[in-house]
Amino acid sequence: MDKTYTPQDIEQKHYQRWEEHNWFAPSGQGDPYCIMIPPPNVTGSLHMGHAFQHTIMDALTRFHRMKGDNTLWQPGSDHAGIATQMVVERKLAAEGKNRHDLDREAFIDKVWEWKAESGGTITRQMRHLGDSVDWSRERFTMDDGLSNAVREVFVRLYEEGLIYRGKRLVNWDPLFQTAISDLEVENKDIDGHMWHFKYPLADGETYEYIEKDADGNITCRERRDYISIATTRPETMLGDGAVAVNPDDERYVSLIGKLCEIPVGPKEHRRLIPIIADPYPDPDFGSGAVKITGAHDFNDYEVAKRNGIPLYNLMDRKAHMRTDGLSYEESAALATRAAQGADIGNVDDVNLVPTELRGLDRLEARRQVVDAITAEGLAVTVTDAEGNEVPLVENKKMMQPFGDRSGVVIEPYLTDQWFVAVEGLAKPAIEAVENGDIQFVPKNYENMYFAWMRDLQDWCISRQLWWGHQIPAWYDAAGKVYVGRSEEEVRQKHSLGTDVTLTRDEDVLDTWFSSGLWTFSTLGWPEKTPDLQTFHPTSVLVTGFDIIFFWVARMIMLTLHFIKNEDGTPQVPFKQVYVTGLIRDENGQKMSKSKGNVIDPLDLIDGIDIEDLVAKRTDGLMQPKLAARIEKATRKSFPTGFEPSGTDALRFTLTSLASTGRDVNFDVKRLEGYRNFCNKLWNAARYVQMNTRDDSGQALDCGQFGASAEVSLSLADRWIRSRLQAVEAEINQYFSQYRFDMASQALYDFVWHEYCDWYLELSKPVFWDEQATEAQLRGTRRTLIRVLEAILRLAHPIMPFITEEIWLSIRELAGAEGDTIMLQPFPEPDDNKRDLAAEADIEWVKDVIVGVRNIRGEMNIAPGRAIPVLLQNGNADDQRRLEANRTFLTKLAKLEDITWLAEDDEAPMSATQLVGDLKVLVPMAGLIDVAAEMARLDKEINKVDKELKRVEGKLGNEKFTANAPAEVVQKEQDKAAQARRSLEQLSSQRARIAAL
RNA sequence: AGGAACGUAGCUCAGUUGGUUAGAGCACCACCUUGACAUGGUGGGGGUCGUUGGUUCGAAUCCAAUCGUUCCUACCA
Repeated sequence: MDKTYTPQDIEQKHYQRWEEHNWFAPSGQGDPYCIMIPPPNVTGSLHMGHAFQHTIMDALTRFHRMKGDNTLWQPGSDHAGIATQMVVERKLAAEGKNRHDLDREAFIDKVWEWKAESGGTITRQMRHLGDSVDWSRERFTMDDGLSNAVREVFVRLYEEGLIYRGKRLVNWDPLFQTAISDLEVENKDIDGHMWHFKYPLADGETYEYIEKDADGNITCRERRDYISIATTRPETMLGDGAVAVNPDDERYVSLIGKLCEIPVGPKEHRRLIPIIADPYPDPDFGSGAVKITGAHDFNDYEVAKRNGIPLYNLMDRKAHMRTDGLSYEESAALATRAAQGADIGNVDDVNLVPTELRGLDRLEARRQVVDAITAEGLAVTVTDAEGNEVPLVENKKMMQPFGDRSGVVIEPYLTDQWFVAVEGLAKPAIEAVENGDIQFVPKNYENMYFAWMRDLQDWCISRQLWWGHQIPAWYDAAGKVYVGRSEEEVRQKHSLGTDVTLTRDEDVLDTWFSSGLWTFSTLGWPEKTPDLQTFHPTSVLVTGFDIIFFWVARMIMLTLHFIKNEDGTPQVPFKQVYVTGLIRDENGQKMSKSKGNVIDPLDLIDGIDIEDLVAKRTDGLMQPKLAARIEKATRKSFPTGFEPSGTDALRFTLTSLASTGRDVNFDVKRLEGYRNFCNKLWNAARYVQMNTRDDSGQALDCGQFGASAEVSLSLADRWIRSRLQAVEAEINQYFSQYRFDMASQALYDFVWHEYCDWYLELSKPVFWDEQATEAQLRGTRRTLIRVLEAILRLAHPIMPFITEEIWLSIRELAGAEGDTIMLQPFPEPDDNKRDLAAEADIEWVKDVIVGVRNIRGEMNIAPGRAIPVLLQNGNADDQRRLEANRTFLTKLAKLEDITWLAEDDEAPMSATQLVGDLKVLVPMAGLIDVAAEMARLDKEINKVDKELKRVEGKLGNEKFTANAPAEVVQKEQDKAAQARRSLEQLSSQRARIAAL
């Protein structure tokens, strides 16, 4: 083995070997254990969050595989409708084309080309991360099999009446010109304005407007010929269908049923709209009167539907003011008739945008509308500081919806869309979690799930894109819709002859519709495949809380509906959901391209210099002006870039961060610490090799040649073997509880602070002892190698590469057989190997050694200088332990000799350290400064005294002794007794030294 | 506005049902190239567990209030 650990040299070769041997495939033996990968976007790349989740999934997979389960971790990716189409459209744009220059088919070919080109990135990254997925089962949401499942589900849901088509108000992305779901909308705080306008009453009517304060005192009384309306989007006034007031609002009751005028548009065609009563307006907010624009606001839409107010669409797909339909004059006339109660039928052609505003962007239209109304004197005014009447325009913080992909303002838009009626699907999905069929880990995420599930809106599943699963619906010339698995099926089922022309629906399905079927569509459904029987329900879903709604909830709903157990009850997609935190940077900021704080996991593994890192972070920014700031911050945070740390160190770091929190702040410093841990393990293995092989590399007898050879185990051997059982039990438990942080911590402590710090040191006196018998050597070699081998298996799920590398080089020494560590059994604790007496004895040995080291350290005695030690005031146990461990003590504490003092033996002036009642004495003559020892004793006395006072305070409290459990009281009494004895000894020692 | 979470060492985080001398990594100080490892060893310093009350014999842990941070949901004409 090389002297230093260089992960680059050992990692990838093992992955290739594992893959070539097909060791990632399910064994076909044992209990099924299955994880479906949350499919990443096929054209994307893995970020730290993926690396985190993949590490956890791989650790679970490897753990269960080693446990002997029939283990499957199935990979795959997602076609990511909008995101992928966007990338390809941007590439086309670079060539000066758009997708309409190609036809649909040609464009989709382009997307497949791009997928082929970029789709390898993720699989390469996954191999680099060591992911032990069964590549032969890789799936893609647009594959034939999955597409088939998507069609099947769509058709069945349609036939059951759970999918319907309708004209609804949806979130519309004007950049991509498609509907998007609520979840793809990001609400952001922006500085907006609120304008106040007067809607004149029809026919010059007036009313007495009276405002009262909370006590009913009149604060304002005036005659008005208008109703005051506030709006943040004046351009939508053109599409108003009514003004609504609360029926309990005394100010306006007299106006209900009357008409008022929209103060915009050509004067001669001013439109009248009714004033209606509806519970929606809040009398205490604004003027208490609300304009109702049903086609452009979700709240207004509900009001309009309740009151039969027409929905007038004002915009086109790009959110520009409409140019199509009837002329403004014709439209206004129709709308006025509607306002007077006439039924004007379909209003699709009614375009209420005045001629001069047609075709304008909505924001430009807004400016013009505001100007026109203000010019006409119909803006509500206030008096400013200089006494001038100015229009009332409030600056207002408001939330505005933005497309999470496009970044543009989302418009509520009235279009024909397909929906899934979720109410019926939600009920069993809630029950499955309530009754524990599905468990969230940590449990508190169940609340998040319930909160969302209780308040579900129907799910808009159609998208006006080309890339995705085209909706299996056809229309005849009359617009009648037929849904089926194919055009042939539709024709056959509805007896449509070739004379009937059918046109397929242009739209595709939301990507999450296909990912909602992921656990079972990837196993071959709707066929009843053996895989589906074996691996479904899957064991656990590992994912971030940010997609519980997007994905987890929908998967649960769809799976319960379509997959049934043998007894006909609904089958869950997975039994547990392990929800990970979100990886943030070291300052708790979300990692994002625009913040320039993204870390590519591969850069941590392979290393990257600062110039490349800066280039990577500043390249291809949406806003190039951010580059300078990003560069500065990057150079400040990582002046020299990243050193290569290797996959194992990264994985160990990630698992050690996997606690129950919501956020995981990734600090590169942690990574360095765990890289050192890998190096530690590496060098421990080197030490083991050096002591288990002869100079020519031949294996020495470590007990691997048969059971007949005599083996003698030292105290240290029995101790470390016992400790190993304990740590095996812990790690098994932590894995089953998804406490990967605890598992890695337990491993770290055991390897570094028990095996390396103590056991390896304790083995040296045996190997260096010329007197050691062959049985003793064999015993220590055997323990050394077997514990190491067990450590490797314990660590393998987290650190696959270094463990394989070392394991292969020591397996024959440990008497292990097999071609790879990944198929070895995971260590199980054996209670027969626990040896609590040995553990107690070694604790004593450690205490004595640490006591001497403490004196040495505090007294500045050179580490190389051997010193004498005297033991005084010991009991029979102390004496037994001394005799059994004289060599260990001498070597590890670097002692000249150890003298056991009988009760009446006189001790020289010494520095003192207590181990229980035993005094560990280092004679001061020529070594130790009196003042320094006094100071040291004082410090110790102080500490013990404080402890004693605390404990005595407790014991002095009658209520404590009366109420606390007897064993707790006993424990405190023991503590007090020990502290008193220690204090007494330390004080008398201090007195003796002080007398010098 | 509603809901939730969090606040522990200089930094990033553990601390399982209330009983530990409150831990780890990194950083810090001192000493040490000894034959696995300087990506190391030995010893050491550092926290009134956000604040204030309460429950309890006993609170980092349970409860309430408060301050601070964050997230989610609804956003309001």
